[in-house]
Amino acid sequence: MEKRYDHIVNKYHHRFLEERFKDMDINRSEAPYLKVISKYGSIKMNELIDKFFFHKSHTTRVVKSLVNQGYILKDVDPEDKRGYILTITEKGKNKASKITKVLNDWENLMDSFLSKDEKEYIDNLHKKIYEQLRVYFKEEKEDD
Amino acid sequence: MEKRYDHIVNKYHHRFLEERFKDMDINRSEAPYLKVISKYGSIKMNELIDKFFFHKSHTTRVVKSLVNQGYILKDVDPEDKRGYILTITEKGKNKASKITKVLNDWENLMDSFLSKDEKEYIDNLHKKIYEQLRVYFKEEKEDD
DNA sequence: ACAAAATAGTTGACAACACAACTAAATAAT
DNA sequence: ATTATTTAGTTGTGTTGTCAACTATTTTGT
Repeated sequence: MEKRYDHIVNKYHHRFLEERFKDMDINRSEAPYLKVISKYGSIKMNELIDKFFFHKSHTTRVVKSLVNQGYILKDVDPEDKRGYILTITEKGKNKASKITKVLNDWENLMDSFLSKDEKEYIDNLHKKIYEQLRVYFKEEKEDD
Repeated sequence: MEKRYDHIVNKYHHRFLEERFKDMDINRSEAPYLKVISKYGSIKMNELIDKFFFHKSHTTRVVKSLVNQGYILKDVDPEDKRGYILTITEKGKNKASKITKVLNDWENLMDSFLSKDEKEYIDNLHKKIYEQLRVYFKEEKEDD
């Protein structure tokens, strides 16, 4: 069997989000970023990058798109002119609350599929694998 | 925390394979296909598509590339002229055996991270989620 | 026998990333 | 104080994959 269940679950996850976000003027890739920015109200770009496990070049483009759509503002950090400070707008705050609902819907769906114990167990195993992979790839980066 | 361990593990998996395949004249996306074709020696294209959970358009392009690289042959199926029969070449057979080693290396690495029980458990949970997702998305497609 | 539906595969367009190479600013080392 | 290094972010380019719409056969229903 060449079907990997973990990949398939991942794919369904994407499909779920894409369907829900389709008519919401937001993309699956942007949504979690907007949620985090909204949560903090205002956040430095490098901090935002650290909150995800995506490449910073990806973040650059997501942020640019969020600015273009008027969901956030991006200003040079006066204390370190290499960096930027991202701030949620009213429009962004509004969108973020809808995003949160969709993201919760997925979590609730997962909750309905697995017991709490199973969910915890699987997450712990993923984390366990992750931590050993980080060593294997000799990455020293810390968790937050 | 916005870091999803399952996604991260997946990403490391990709990184692992890409590193190993880098100088092997094969891509991560093509490798498992070549392995399967080699395993069967000869296989109908629609059967190949069914062995994976990827879209058939993806398979089309992978197959085209494998043909271009001389790893497989692609002939019209004389019994159903819509379809094709894919056949491994000597060059392909050779490559496939190297691919299998790399794929096994990953499995062995995972084995070294988790106990056999944990591995089985996690795979069962993934499968359980998958089966319920399939119902949720009202997909009737069978497993093989 | 023939129209309608199903099946096999292809193509074009695009999303979601990664990586390498770059600029600009800040920090550290001599 | 200058040079060298590190850090923040950007840009170009490539890979992996999806979906919708298409052509060409084959199968089914009447």
